[in-house]
Amino acid sequence: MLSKKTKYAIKALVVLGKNADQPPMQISRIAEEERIPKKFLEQILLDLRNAGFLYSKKGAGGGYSLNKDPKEIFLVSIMRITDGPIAMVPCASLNFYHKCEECRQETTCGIRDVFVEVRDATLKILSETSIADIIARENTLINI
Amino acid sequence: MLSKKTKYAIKALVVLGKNADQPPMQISRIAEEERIPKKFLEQILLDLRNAGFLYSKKGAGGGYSLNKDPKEIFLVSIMRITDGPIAMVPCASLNFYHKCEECRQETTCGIRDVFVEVRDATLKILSETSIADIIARENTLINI
DNA sequence: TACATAGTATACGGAAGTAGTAGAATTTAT
DNA sequence: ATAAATTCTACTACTTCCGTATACTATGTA
Repeated sequence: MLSKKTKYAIKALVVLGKNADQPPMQISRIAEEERIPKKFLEQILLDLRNAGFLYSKKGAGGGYSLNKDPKEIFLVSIMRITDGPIAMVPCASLNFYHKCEECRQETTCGIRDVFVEVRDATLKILSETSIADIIARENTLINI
Repeated sequence: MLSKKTKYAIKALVVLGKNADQPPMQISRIAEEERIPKKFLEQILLDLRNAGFLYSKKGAGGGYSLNKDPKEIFLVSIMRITDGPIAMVPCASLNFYHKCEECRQETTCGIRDVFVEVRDATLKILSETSIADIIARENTLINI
């Protein structure tokens, strides 16, 4: 399961993506529009900022805006920051690999083999879908 | 992430699948062979039994054996019993659907739309892969 | 300079979930 | 009867998640 943190992070990036041509947007406004607890959102935006996705400006008239083209922000990168691994078992993770303590022979583990496949399928989607894509999807969905 | 419970469940079913032609296998033996804490495994096997996947026999000479053809036990069913939903967001789940409290319009949510796609890709693999397949994969992997 | 605005940073706490343990009850073969 | 095995309920320790609190820092404007 995706954590709320990750879901909120994506929502915030989507809102900021729609706001791309406007001046920086305040945390409170994002929190209100997306119904995200403000103080929780603060932490999340900070993480995204420290990871280089957001630009922030302090003080009066400050706020957050995207630091990258929405086309270049992919779900997989966000999820790795906020949730960690994409794979469902640590031994099948590319970026957060961890050996299963109880496994005798990883190389011949059929379970791992299946979950590597699942990981690849998931990864394909998440690494091809950007914030811009999500915005585009929403526009399409509205017209159905 | 898959819980250890689910991973242990799959491992136990695989062992029992390999043991299919033999008399029932004791919990202690499965626990030893797969290095799973015995009392924890007890609970897991009980769940699988109550879900109809296992046959159990009490008393001397008792133990567990598969109650179905290993070809008919699919990962998706095991995971739904031990871990619950397959989807990464509750609003994209088929069997454990739950509305996101903060969402205004689910039907036009781009995030949900992407994660429905991820769910379908995952589901395709997990609902096509059986215990028999995992055993077959292991045999293939050994010969590489 | 004073002040309000807005992000930065760290720490804390409740709730829920995960992993595993304990112990007694029940069933069955010998 | 007895020993071997599963069944069942409850409990505990640990961790993570979600959200809150509080103090601090930077910036624009009057």
